[in-house]
Amino acid sequence: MTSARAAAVDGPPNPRRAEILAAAAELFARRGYHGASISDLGRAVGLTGPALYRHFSGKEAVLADMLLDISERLLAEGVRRAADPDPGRALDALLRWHIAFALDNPALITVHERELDNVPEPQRHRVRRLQRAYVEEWVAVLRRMDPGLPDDRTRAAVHACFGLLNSTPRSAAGLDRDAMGDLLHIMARAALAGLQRQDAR
Amino acid sequence: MTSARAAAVDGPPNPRRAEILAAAAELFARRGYHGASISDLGRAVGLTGPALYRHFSGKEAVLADMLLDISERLLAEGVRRAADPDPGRALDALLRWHIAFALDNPALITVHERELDNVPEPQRHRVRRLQRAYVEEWVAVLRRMDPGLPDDRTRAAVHACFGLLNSTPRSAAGLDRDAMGDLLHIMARAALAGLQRQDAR
DNA sequence: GGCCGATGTTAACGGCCATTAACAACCCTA
DNA sequence: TAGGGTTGTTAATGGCCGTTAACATCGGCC
Repeated sequence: MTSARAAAVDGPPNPRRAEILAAAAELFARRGYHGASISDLGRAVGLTGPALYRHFSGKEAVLADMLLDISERLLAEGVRRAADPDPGRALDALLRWHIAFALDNPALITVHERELDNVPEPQRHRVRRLQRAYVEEWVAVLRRMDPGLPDDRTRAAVHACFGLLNSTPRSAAGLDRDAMGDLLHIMARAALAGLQRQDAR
Repeated sequence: MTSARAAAVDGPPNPRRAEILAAAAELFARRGYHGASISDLGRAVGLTGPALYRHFSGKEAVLADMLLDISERLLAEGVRRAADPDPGRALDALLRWHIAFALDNPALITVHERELDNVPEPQRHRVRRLQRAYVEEWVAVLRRMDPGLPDDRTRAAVHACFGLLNSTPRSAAGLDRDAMGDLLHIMARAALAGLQRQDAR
């Protein structure tokens, strides 16, 4: 059994795997899953295409691993920030964390947003569940802030908020990281506050 | 010379071309440009793959035509709404139009947002210019509302606002069209107002 | 010091894709 | 009614892609 099976288990942290995943995220974000070949992924880390099969069972496994990792990180950190007993502070913590993640990992955010359909079925379901759970963390915090918010409306608002926060990879304006982070924080808070004000009527 | 050259000129409105473009938008949005084959596009309108070459010079031309058309429509309608002498009403008109377009054409919005890199070079530049001009319409309206807003910050805010408005294709929540439109309008206005309040300090 | 697992390489495969060629039916017009 | 442009079809071509096979290198361990 080759070490490619390590893709399925949690072995010791493999630096080569991490390197490949980082390069693949960049390529998948820029050219799309189908637009980046195995050869491209290999070349990005100084290898030939077939060498990747020593670390992953195939191209789909690279994407699946990537999306599972992101979704798990988002949910774990989301749960942590949402735990603040003051829902206003919880929301701020969620915003701060998500914005920092998006600013620091634009490629991961892009792939996470676009490429779920290319994940093969056993794992796609897991990613979807993780993504949904992350959204529900936000929904729960907003409902603690205003128990009168209807669920479907709140969920739609959270999705819209993510659209705003995740626009970072596409904008890349002349603002530095901190200024951009502040701007996104202010706009997102205002958007969600506007939602509550509207619905409290 | 076959009628495929009609792709380059503005002939009489060709229903077959429009039908192909609509189906292609759906496929490009769902599977990405590289994930949808010429055969897929043909089959979606009841034709075989090679039949498409009677209407477009190639796959890239389909995408280029699509993006040029969207960009031109967005800019033309944007200019129209931005012309209102009252900047507050102009912004509302821009929001209403953009939201209606996004709700009615989620596939077009998605492709417009993601696939510019796959447009071949002569036309990619034109699309980029049109997109930039559309953004500048919004920036100009916001600057009329608050002349103190710095340009780069305003441009970044407009991009973030588009991220919010264009999230529609990904959310598809249990809300009906009008409720979703109202929600997006309220959130976007609040986000942009928050920006101004912050910057007026 | 010889083996062996880990990690590479190049060569070969089958498949799908975009595109072109060759041919057929249809409609309009002379 | 003959002819030609329009719009289809199927067959063929050449290229790239994901994957596998076969072989090389190298470092640690009995």
